[in-house]
Amino acid sequence: MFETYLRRDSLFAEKGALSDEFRPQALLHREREQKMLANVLLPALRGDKPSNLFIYGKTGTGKTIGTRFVCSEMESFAREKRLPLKVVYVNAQLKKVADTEYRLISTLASHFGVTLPATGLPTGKIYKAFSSALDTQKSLVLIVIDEIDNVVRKCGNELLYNLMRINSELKSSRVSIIGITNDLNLLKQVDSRVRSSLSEEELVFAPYDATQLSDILEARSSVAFQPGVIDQSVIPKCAAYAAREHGDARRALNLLRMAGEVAERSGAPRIDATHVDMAVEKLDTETAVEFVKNQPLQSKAVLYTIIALKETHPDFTTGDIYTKYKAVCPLFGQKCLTQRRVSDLINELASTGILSADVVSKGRYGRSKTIDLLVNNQTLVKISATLRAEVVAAY
DNA sequence: AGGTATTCACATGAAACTATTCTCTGAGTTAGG
DNA sequence: TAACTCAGAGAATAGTTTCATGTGAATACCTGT
Repeated sequence: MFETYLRRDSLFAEKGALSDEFRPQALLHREREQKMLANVLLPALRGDKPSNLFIYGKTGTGKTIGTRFVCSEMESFAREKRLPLKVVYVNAQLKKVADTEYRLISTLASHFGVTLPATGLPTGKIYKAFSSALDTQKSLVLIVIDEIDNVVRKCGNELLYNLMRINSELKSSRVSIIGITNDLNLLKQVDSRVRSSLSEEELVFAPYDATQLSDILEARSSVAFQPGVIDQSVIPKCAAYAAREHGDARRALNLLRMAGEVAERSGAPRIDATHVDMAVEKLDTETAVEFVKNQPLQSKAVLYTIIALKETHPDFTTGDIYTKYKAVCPLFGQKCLTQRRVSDLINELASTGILSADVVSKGRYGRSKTIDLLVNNQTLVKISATLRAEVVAAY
C-alpha cells in the first residue's frame, strides 16, 4: 500500500504554495493599496511620525499580507540606510497571546526583549514596562495590530486610549499605530477623541473579483502543482466560487488545494471541474465538523438540542430549546446553565453561521428567536454523529 | 369598525460572582558559619 | 545571618449568574356609531 502510494506521482509539486502561510514575492492586484500604504508610512523614513492608520477589508482580501509586505520592505530599507525604524506586528486574534489588553501589551513588550509574566501584574505596570522598553529603542516604531476588533470589543476604549497616550510619555521614541480589522463599524463603538486620532488615515481593501482571483490562483498553482495537471476549467471555477463568497482569496486557495487532494486521492491523473465540486462540499463539511469539535461542551449540548428538536419540530424558539436542553445537559455530563446564558450561546452559534437565530415578535405570544440550522444534510449527519460520540464519551 | 391598552416570552444589558492561574511580599524556618 | 519556604493578598481572565429593563405586535377591551 505504501509502495504504490510512493510510486504514484503526486499532482502537487509544492503544496505549501496554497497554504495560508505562503508568502508570494508579489501581491497581485493590490498595487494601489500597497502604494497608498507606503505613502502614508513614508515620513517614517525621514524620522517623522507617520499618521496612525486604519485598514479595513473582508477576510482574504490581502490586508494582512499586503501590510506586512510593505512594512517589512520598509524596515529592510531602513536597516540598509541605517535609519531608526522598527516594525512590530501582533495578531490580536491569537488566543492566549494577544487577545486582551494585558496580553497584547505584554506581547508587544516581548518584541523589545522585555519578558513579562502571563498574569499577576497590574495593567499599569505592564504599560510602564512597555513604554520604557520603547523609549530605549530610540527610534520610530510602527505597531501593527491585526484583527484589532478583538481587543476593542473586549476592553473598549482603554487600550486604544492608552496607546494614543503613550507617545506623550516617550522621550526618545515615537510610535505610530496601524490597526487592521474586517469590522467596518468598529470605530463607531470607539470614543470620538480616540477615533479621530487613531484613524488619521484610512485604507480599504476591496474584495477581489473573479478575474483577479483567477490570476492569483494561476500564479500560485504554477508553483504548487506539477505542470499540466490542472484542467483549464478548474481555476475559473474555484475563482467563481470564492468570488461569490465576498472575494475571499484564502478560500479560493483552500478550494484549489482541496480539489487537488480529492483528485489525488481518487487516483485521477488530472484535476477537473468535478473535483472542484466535490471539494466545495468536502470543505464545507470539514470546516463545520471541525468547528463543532472545537466548541466547548455547553455549546455542543445546545447544538445537540437544536438538532434533536429540528428532527421533530419544524419551528421552535429559545424557550423550546431551553426546556429540552435541561434534559440534554446531563447526557453531556454538564450542569445546566441559566436561560440567559443559553440564549447567548445560541447567539454565538448563530454568529458563526452554523445556524440562524432571528428575533421575531409573535404579538400576544411574546417575543423570541426562531432558530434554524444552516448546514446541508450531509454536514448535518456528520455533525450529529460527532455530537453523539460526545454523549457516549460523557458516559 | 376603529382605537388603545395589555400582555406574552423572551431579548438585551450591566454588574457581580466564581474559579483558576499567576506574581509579589513579608513572615517564619533552616542551615551554616 | 543569608537563603529558602510558604501562606496570603492582589491581578487578570473566562465563564457564569443575578438582577433589571426593554420590546413588537397579536389580542383583549373599550368606545362611539
